[in-house]
Amino acid sequence: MGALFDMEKIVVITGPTATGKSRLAVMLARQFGGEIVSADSMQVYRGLDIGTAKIRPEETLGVPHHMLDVCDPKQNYSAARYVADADECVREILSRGKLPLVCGGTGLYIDSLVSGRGFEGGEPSQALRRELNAQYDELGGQALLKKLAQVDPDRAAKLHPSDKKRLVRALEVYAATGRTISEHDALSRAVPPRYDAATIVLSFRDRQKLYERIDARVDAMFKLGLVEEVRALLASGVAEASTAMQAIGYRQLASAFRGEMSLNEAKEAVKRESRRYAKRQLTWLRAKSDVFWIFFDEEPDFEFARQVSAEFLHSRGLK
RNA sequence: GCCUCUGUAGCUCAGUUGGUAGAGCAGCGGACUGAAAAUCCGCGUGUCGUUGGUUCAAUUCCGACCGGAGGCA
Repeated sequence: MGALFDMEKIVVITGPTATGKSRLAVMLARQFGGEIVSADSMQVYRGLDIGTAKIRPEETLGVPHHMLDVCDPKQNYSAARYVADADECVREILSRGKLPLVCGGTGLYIDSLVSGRGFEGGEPSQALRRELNAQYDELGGQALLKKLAQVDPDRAAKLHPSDKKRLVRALEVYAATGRTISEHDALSRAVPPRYDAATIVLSFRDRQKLYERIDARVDAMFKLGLVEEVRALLASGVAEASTAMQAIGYRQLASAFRGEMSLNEAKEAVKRESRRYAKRQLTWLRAKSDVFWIFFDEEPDFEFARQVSAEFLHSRGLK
């Protein structure tokens, strides 16, 4: 029966940065009568526009976009909030008989939304997290890993002592809920996915071409005023340690403002970090099965992409 | 033109008193369940400029040639 049959269909458009996801999404939304739900961990912040390559109003061609500018950059957004907020958007779009197209490059957000993954344990306590981070700095990763091994040997075996974030998170979940993160993971994995997602991945046949595009786009961002955008955010009181300021482009410029490098060095660093980011996205996506890859050769051929995407979506029962 | 220095990984360079070589950066592969544009793990990818010679053996020594830098009138 049918969970599969009852599951509502959505479209996911993803791929490494600078491949033209946003534009393809708009084209498909127009063709299929859809609306776009962004899946980007940095485009949720207001004021991060140039550096996140956020779509400009005139580029939306009237297609409604959701999950952009939903958070003040002084606050820290999270995957859990994304699932809650984005799912509401998806349901609302479906309820109006329209097709939700989830578009973005944040793999964790997409997977969590599609799977309907719950992040147990309530809102994480900042105090607890600070305490665990302090413990890590004081006692070292080995010591914390041993501590974790006592309650959750499975998780401990998978973590490297240097992986501070995951180590702290695993201990935090246990401390906050009394249950191990392994148990939470197993439970969430047992839940069937919430949506039937037809997933399109945009990429380039030749990685060098992608890198050239990334480099060119970073140059363009600087010409469009990225330096001023970052300066304005900092001037408005956004902390350098905030999540928004960890975004590629923003972090490097903040470092340059501190005098740690020249603006030109920062620009080169932004290019390099963007390339590495794209590479990590590809690693993430390559591990996925049941996704439809579209490879560009030289320049993105959007008409070609639209056409093969439409065929793919038809084959998945969308019209 | 002559003299000196120099040519080793994609880049900058180290090194082998003759036994086919190693750092940093770049790059490549991977992981990822409430920070994810974050965080973490792993991996040298090489006609040692070319060509002769000496030698059991040459990236290393010698010669010539080619390229680069500097000096000399």
